[in-house]
Amino acid sequence: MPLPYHERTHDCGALRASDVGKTVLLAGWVDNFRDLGGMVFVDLRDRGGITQVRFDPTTDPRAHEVARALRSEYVIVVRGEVVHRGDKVNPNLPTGEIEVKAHEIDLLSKSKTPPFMIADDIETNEDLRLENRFLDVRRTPVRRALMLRHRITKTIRDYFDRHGFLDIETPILTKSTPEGARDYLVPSRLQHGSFYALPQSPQLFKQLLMIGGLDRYMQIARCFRDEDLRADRQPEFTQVDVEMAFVQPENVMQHIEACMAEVAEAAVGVEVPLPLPRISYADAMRKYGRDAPDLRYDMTIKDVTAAVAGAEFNVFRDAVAAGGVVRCIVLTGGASMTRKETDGLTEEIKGIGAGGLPLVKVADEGGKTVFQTGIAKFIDTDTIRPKVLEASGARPGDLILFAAGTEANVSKYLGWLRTTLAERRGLIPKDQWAFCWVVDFPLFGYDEEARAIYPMHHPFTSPKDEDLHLMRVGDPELPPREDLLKVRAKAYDLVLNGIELGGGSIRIHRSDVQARMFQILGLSEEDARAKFQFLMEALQYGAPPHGGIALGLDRTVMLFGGFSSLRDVIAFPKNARAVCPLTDAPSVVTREQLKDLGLDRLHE
RNA sequence: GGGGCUGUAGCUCAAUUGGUCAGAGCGCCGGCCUGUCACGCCGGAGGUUGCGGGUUCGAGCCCCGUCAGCCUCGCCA
Repeated sequence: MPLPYHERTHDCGALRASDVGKTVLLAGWVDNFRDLGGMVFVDLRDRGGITQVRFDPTTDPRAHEVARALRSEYVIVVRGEVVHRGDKVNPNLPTGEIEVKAHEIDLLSKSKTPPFMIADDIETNEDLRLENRFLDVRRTPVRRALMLRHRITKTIRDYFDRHGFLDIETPILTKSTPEGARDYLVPSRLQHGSFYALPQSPQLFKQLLMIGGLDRYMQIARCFRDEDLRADRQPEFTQVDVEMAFVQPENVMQHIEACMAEVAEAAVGVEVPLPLPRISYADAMRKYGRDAPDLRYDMTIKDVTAAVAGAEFNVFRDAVAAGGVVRCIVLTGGASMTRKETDGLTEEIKGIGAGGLPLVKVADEGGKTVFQTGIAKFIDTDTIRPKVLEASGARPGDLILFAAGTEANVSKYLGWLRTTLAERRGLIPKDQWAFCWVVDFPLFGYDEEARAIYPMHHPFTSPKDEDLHLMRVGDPELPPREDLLKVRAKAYDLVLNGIELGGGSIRIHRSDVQARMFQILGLSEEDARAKFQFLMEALQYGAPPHGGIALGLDRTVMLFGGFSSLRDVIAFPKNARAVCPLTDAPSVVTREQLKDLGLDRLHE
């Protein structure tokens, strides 16, 4: 009689010494087998873990005979007795105190030899793993990632459910949304020549839900963007999408940080102190050189513009004369860097656009602190040196690295140096979870090349109340550019360990302000209507003040799981060329399919 | 679209300056083995060196092209 595999009593990670004496039914895959000639040991694996099963020819000859023919990844079901291993416990296994003495076994399914070993620590090329993802997910790290992802999404859903948010689905076949990425298009069979777009985000729909009076919305939403990929970018990805009515930024931030604290607790068992620190965009750029600061370590950027005033160093002098700044970071103990190392850094920073890398080493010379090498001959004077030391906080043994020029460039270079040096010199503490909010973003940016004002976030972002006057709503004249660049937005980004988890804003709910916004962006009323017609219309029927946020779920799981690629936390990811190695999508379709859609194959 | 790295057995890799270099470990197959848990021991099979072309007496190695994978800039919140 076949064993009733549908009546499993435990999973393969469940049994402990307290279960000794029980008769159990386990099913799973052969992880490993050791045939000692007489005794056969099988490590049986399922989602729960691994249990050793023993086959003894003297007591169960028939089961033993079947067991001898087992191979890796065969699927079996066994019935037997839980016995204690005595002095043979395996401390490496949670179930290592016991084993199952099998009395009966059924072979349910054979397996070809897998193309790679199903082991935790294999170093196989990722392509092969993705082609055989159904085997890859049998490995503990992959399974652990997917289980963590489930735990996190479940925590998020529970949080929002508890706080009155409605989980509402929005269309996948839709119209292009305002984000700037390329759309994935889906041709219409019923209207040849027309296309749906897959949503880059549910942005407009969630705003409509607020205007519709649903008050609180959330969705774990799939989003699509047809751009080139990176380790942290996939063509389809998942956002935790949230929107609330009658709120200011603080309301949204408080919910999100409370939710993320629960996620951190559930994912890594860490208690995140609330409220999270808030840093203005301007401060983040000035102190950390990035709009997504990594607060796990210090090494902040210091301003030395005043301290180096009067230095006979043209790079500094020209920068200040042009209205720029001189700033630096201090690398503690960096004076031990060799000339080769600092030259290498110089080359690298030139690669991101810097003209060079001015630096000095700080040394102690007979009780006196002095600057050496680099640009020491320009700034190692009794007037400048003390001021630089004071402003930078540098001490003997340190290395001071400078950048001079426009604020934006100086931030870029020093921000790069800060993160690069911290990474390479191991200054980043492990197992820390440094969240922060970056707030007070500029509403507009200016694209030097296109000579155009563009929205930093998206065109529905509300200005801060105290900056609204700068937009001169109602005035036929457009405000000057420098005024516009001063306008701060009701926008906020959530950052974890220097990586942006997501961002959001309070939206414009006044149709006159929204119209002004489009005007400033150079979008004609017709363009705006063509693109966002339904939202423009809706805004005229009593739109409540509303706002929300979108968080990258994949990135969140990646960070909490300690992974370095989004592919590690997605069940069936695409590769760097947006191909699914498992299904081989995208693929060619038949002529008939094209004909139905009114499409012709393009010839290059 | 640009740049970089990689491609040798099922997997991970090695092969000095171009010269018996087609190799190792794991896996796989067969045999032996009653306390293994990375079991052990003995034996065996397995290769279009990504693909195409070129240089050369001779190419895994050099050159050109091409394909694929990864990283990255552009692009993209």
